[in-house]
Amino acid sequence: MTALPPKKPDASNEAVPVTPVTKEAFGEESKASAVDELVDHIRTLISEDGLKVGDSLPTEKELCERFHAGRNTVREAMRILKTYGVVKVRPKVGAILIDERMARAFDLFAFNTLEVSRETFVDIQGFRSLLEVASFEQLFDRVTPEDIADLHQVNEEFLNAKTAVDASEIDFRFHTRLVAVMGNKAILDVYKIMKPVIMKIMLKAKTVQTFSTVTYSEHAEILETLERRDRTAYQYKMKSHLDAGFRHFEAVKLPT
Amino acid sequence: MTALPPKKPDASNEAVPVTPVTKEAFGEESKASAVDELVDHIRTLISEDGLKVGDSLPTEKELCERFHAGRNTVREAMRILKTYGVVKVRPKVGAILIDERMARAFDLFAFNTLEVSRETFVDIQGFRSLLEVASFEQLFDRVTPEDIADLHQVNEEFLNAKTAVDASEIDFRFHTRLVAVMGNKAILDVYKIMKPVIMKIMLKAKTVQTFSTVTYSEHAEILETLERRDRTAYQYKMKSHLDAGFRHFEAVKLPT
DNA sequence: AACTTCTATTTGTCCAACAATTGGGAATTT
DNA sequence: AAATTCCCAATTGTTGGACAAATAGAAGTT
Repeated sequence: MTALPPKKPDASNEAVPVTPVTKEAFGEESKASAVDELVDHIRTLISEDGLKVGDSLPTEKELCERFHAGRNTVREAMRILKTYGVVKVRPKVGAILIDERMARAFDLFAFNTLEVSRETFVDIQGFRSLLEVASFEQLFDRVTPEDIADLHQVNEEFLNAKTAVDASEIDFRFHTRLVAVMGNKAILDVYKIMKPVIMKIMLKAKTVQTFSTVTYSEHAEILETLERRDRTAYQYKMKSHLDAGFRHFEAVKLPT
Repeated sequence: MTALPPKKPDASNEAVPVTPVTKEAFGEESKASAVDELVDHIRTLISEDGLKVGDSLPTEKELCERFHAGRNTVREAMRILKTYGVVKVRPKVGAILIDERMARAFDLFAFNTLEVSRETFVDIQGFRSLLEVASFEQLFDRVTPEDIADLHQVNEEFLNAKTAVDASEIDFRFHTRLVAVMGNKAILDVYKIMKPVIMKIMLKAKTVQTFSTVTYSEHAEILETLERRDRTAYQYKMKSHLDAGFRHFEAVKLPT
């Protein structure tokens, strides 16, 4: 039992995962490594035992025995979960469940080592166009005077912005508040996840002066179309607003 | 050189990282583990060498020697980078830089396999409406005969579906293929992440007979509007298609 | 030149050992 | 008895070594 031969990658004896979600979610490749399988096993374990935030996972040794895996394999699987922000490991006490996934999503793009690729940029702007332009029907259906007042208030904050980072933060808050008008939490969550990339796009394209002049007035014009209930004008203004950032990005960067 | 004592966690001899970002990003504790330090080292390496997407990293052995770390430590560090979607490792060829951070960011949500609440259902269907109905402009701009042929082929698979699970799988594939027409990887990633919830919605509302009759013909009608380039009809048909599931859901379930 | 086979390199997994950390119990003190 | 201190054992962190699996590139064959 203790000294199994290194073969037998089929751990089909115990706790077969109900759905190998990792495989599909991580890529279209078919072969799952032992580590990925183990991640699925642990997820199944969490799910089946109904473990919640604050509960503890089995120790490394127990996981080794339960799933017939080497300790390094277990460690690499736990490292994935740690990177996901799902568990927190402390020596001696073991691994306890946490939920810091949102923070980790932001960490991903604190990885300034890598420039945001051009494909990602185009995709994100296209996504934003869908969420902020093509959604005009739902937007105009639900927008209230309070929403518009809030948006004006956020926009006014541009005048107090001192750095470009401050300004881009306000810029993002403006657009987030706009998306929030739709009252769709799923959409809002996705938008929040994209924050780091959107912020990068905003920062790259603009200086603080640009923010307090061009961006400020463009936002004001967009709000005006909302107040006038002019859907056509809204689409035009918002599309131009987003495309402006796009043109600037394209002109400035990407020697590739 | 080869047999260093396990001590000396200060690898201050070579390639000191410019900024230990990992420490801040990973938690407020001060002590950085060897793995975290190694991640910083590799990031510094990427940054200083100006490596871009497509370039390769040194092999594990080289990283071991360069940073005086054990191979398992190197592997755990690489596992973090893999989980971040920053590198892709293939046996023999080594690690090459990629940028799939956006997909990984969305992956974080894949851990939610909870019960579908009514709010979630409404939000997801609203999201789908945005992605599949309001997107008609981009959709009609980009759709090709190959896309339509593919969609027909997927839809025909309904006739071979034996179980409701099979059918809902095909149903999801149809809509995924449709969303893929837009050619936006970020949108496609989000749609894939929503798969578990969407599948639940589909399964809850329909039986296998419903799939092979109503759903099949509705899909066919939608494809027809795409072929005719009739945008108005497309919007109407697709909206009805999605709303149909909504009405059924509302009538059948949710004792909450 | 194209194809097949072989080889060497690299990653994937496992094992064993030791260091570092720390929770909890034992011993001591008050 | 209660509080404190000290020690031990369990657990994670790191390292090194071994072998399996995969594969890019070289060598050989047709």
